[in-house]
Amino acid sequence: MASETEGSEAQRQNNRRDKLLEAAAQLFSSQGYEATSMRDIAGAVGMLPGSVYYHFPSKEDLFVAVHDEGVRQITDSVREAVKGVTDPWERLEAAAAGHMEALLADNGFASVVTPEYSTKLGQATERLIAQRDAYERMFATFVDALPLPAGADRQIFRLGLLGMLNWARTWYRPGRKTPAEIGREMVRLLRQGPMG
Amino acid sequence: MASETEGSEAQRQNNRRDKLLEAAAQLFSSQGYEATSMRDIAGAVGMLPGSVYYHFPSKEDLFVAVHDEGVRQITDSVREAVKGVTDPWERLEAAAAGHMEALLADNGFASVVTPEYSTKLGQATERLIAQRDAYERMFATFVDALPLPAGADRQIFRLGLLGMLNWARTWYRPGRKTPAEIGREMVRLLRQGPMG
DNA sequence: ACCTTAACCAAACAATTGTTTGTTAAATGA
DNA sequence: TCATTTAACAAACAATTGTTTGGTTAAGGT
Repeated sequence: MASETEGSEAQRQNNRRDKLLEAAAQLFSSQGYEATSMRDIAGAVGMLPGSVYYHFPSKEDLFVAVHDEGVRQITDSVREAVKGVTDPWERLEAAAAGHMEALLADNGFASVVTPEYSTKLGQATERLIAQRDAYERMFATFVDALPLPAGADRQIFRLGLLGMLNWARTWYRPGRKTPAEIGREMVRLLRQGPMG
Repeated sequence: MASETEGSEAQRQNNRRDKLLEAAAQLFSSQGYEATSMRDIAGAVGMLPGSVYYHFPSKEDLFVAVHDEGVRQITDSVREAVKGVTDPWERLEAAAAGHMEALLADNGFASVVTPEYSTKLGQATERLIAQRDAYERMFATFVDALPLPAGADRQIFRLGLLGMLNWARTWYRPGRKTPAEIGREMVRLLRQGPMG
């Protein structure tokens, strides 16, 4: 049967590599880049350390692959969340919800999409920055569409909001409010102030 | 002269240790804990790696000492900033300004006061957390004093504000607005919303 | 003059790091 | 069926890590 053949083919070609990516994302996001060894990653999928180098040429390349997937996931999550929402404030709320859902997902991919890792990497740094910039530009379009007073500093606004959201990685624990609810609430804090 | 004798005594007793602390703070905050080696720190003050162990029993203890000083600096900075300010919103603005001045000071001490480092340390973790908690409790009293509507989630408000402020470490570069101005502006975003 | 302590150097230590090498077993394709 | 590719293992590699040890110099006290 073609489907079974194709299935085991695809499994054979991508499954282990994907498992490595998932394990690396999990470990990188919870322990950091330097604190995660190739032996940790290999052991998490039942491999020997050297075997990882068949799939990825170096630890740095492995991290870049995780980062790429992280950017993809968070971008897709936001795109999906804002789909069909036209009102600028409502759209920013939806975007924040999508951002948080991806960021706090337990697969750990989106968590590595943060400038903290950049300093520890070599020449791959510029590529990571470029990828994050692309995402932040999308986010900036949502902020730029807001009806803010003339003097408002949209850059501070955007960086402030992203800070609120991203910092949640340091304190969020499941329970109480969902990531999406937290994201929405934070936009509302900026929308009208807590008094209104 | 007593003063000269005392001076060289004090110099002999604390100067090199303080230099080590400063170098460690600088390197830890810019490169992270794992990426900073004892050789880096020793080399920054013109020592050999083993000599550091005369002043600090381990790398972990050295970091704890830096963290202690960081908490002290940021606490003092906020205490000084809010001195004599009674209006709740004005006081939170002042606190944010003080927070930012310490956080973005180029000595790097306050920068290591963040949960990211906790995972990489052993049994010292609890002590670091306890120290940060003490600081955040002070910050919480400022938020609790605000005249917010009954249903407002003060925890989200506080964590959101701290996120805005702390995240600035990832993007701030000297020029344009000062750290204190950025801190004040972020509180204002929450105070009235950008529309008012 | 003697002793103590502070402060550091010089050299090594074992452990861990990312990585490379040669080999092998299974699956694939002609 | 046979050559090749895929995917991994087993074992080592050099380099770097935090740390220890023993010796050395200089200052201070008595």
